[in-house]
Amino acid sequence: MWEEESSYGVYVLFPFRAVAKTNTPRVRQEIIITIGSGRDDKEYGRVVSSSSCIREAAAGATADGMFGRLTGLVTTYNAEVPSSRGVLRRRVFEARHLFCPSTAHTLDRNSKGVMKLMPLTPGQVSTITRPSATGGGGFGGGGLIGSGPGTNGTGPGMTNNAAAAAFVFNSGAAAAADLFWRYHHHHPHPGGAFNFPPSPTLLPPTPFPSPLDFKHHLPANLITDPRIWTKEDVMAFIQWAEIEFDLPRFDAELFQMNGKALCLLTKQDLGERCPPAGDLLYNVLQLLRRGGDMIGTGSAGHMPSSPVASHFPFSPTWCLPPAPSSPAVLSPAPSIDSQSESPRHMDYQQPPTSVGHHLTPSVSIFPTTQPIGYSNNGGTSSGGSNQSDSDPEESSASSGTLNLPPPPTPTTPSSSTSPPPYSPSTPKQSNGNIFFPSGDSNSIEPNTNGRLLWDFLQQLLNDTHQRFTSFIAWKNQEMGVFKIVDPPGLAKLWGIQKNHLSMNYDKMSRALRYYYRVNILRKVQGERHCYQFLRNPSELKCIKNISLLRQQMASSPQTPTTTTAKLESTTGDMSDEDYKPTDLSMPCPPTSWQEGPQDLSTSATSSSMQLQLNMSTSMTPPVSSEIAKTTVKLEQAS
DNA sequence: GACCCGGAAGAGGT
DNA sequence: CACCTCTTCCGGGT
Repeated sequence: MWEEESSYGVYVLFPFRAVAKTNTPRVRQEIIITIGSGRDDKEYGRVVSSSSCIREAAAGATADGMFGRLTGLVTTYNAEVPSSRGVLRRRVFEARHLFCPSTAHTLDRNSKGVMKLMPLTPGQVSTITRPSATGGGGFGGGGLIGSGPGTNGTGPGMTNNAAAAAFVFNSGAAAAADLFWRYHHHHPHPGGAFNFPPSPTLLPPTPFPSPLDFKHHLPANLITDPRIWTKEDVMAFIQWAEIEFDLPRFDAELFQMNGKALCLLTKQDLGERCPPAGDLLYNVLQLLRRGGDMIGTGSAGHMPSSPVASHFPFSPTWCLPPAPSSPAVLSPAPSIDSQSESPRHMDYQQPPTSVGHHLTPSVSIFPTTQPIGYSNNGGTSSGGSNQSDSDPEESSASSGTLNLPPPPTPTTPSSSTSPPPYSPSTPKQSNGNIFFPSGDSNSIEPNTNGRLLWDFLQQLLNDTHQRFTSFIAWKNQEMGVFKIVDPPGLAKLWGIQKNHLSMNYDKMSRALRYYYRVNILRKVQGERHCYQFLRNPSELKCIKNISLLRQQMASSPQTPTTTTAKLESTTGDMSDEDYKPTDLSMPCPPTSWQEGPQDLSTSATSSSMQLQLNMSTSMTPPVSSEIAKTTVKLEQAS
């Protein structure tokens, strides 16, 4: 006898608690995710879900990026599950997300060092989740799904030394029911065990399985680093993935590319090529790539200087799993290496598109400047200004989720279809009017790589391809006046950058306000979300630290004298006095803003981003719904 | 209610 | 351990 019962089986990789508050079973459910030992639990996410699809829940979920991270990858299927009441047919929601370390970092931070994420290996996933793979027989003994409302305990087939953990709860629970841990030890790839510690609550500080372990899963003849795969390797990988993860047949034509190109596919791109498994493939690739990085650098903790980081500065984007010990580097990682790491075998067949963007592989965006201001490039900020002026509504429509920059054609609301996450909004500039230094990593300027907020903002603002104008844009570049077009979105990005996923505009703006007193920044009076840099990046980079500035400010609090240019009408009621920064002698000689950026748009390095953009823009099948859009955003945020 | 401000405490990295 | 740069929280103002 079949019994329809809705339940959620969410495989999570860290020990959090989830409480299901059922208002009306099957209709509405509030899931509260907390992390902690029980006493000091911190709420981490909250979702209101219908039983139809947890993706909807994700769409309506909390602004907490953490939960977006979790839910964004949840998939659903029906499963037959043996239970005390017989075989139940249940709707199972499962998260098959390989969490990236940045998540772990954050969790760890917020849970006082107790919690850590552990990536779930594809092997584990396939073992746990795909009932169809075992002929619909359920979950290897049926232990994964709770056998009734409020059920706790470990089912058959579970041991506590397992590689993966699952939370399960029943939506039929009338009262709040704690989710419970279960451990799954069966693993089809003994060689690939990640040696998870016995207790999920006593994880060592660095429990992340080495991505290198992944190689044990791969076909023997497949190189571990996907970036150097040939087309044949990619095919082999795809075929392996089909079997390994019990995925539907891929359309091989969609994977006619080499490994580098494959790695450039965003999660969404992969999802379009293989709807049910894009996330999975993406995560596997990320993991493998990380493995490659570790090999290459000998350390996973230096993303900024790693070839990958510099090669994919913004691309496959923010969700590039950062190294465990370092925050994600969203910003271009200035490195000349990245240029030398031009595609080695770009037999990838995307025709060049009209987009024609080439990633300037990570130049320091900082111009060498005169102390006098912000370059000559009034025109380049038009995109951002227009955007900011025209459609603030849209830009902050999904506050709380990551609002990705618009697709190449801003007028196309097809952000829902395939928002190439960080594709350029418009193919302009690259004519030398954005002040870029020579991209020389030998610059004497310290490389802050976006670790500092002002640096981060500068990098977004000065992005060669203006991919971030939907977040932040110059209003008057000459004067250093910019507008935060999408405050929540920008805050989200900053949060990702710093591994503070609960970052919001309020907090970020507090950080900005700290810049006031050291004359790095000031508020443009009367204009919302408008600020002005009072020092050019070169100056800032020459400042060893801000406290130095503070000292200087304290000792010489004279009025600003540096900037004299007048602000244009864009800044409304600002008076001249309003944007005169303090002149503080800088430890390094000012150089000219005007010397202009090196136009790297024609660089032979052409770059990964080029590929990514091409692929993104060339593969834009319609996406089913707004939900997908939101999910994509959430996933991207992750 | 959103934005803005700045104090205070503290986290996390260097 | 000191220091720096935020992060987090907050009360208050516009």
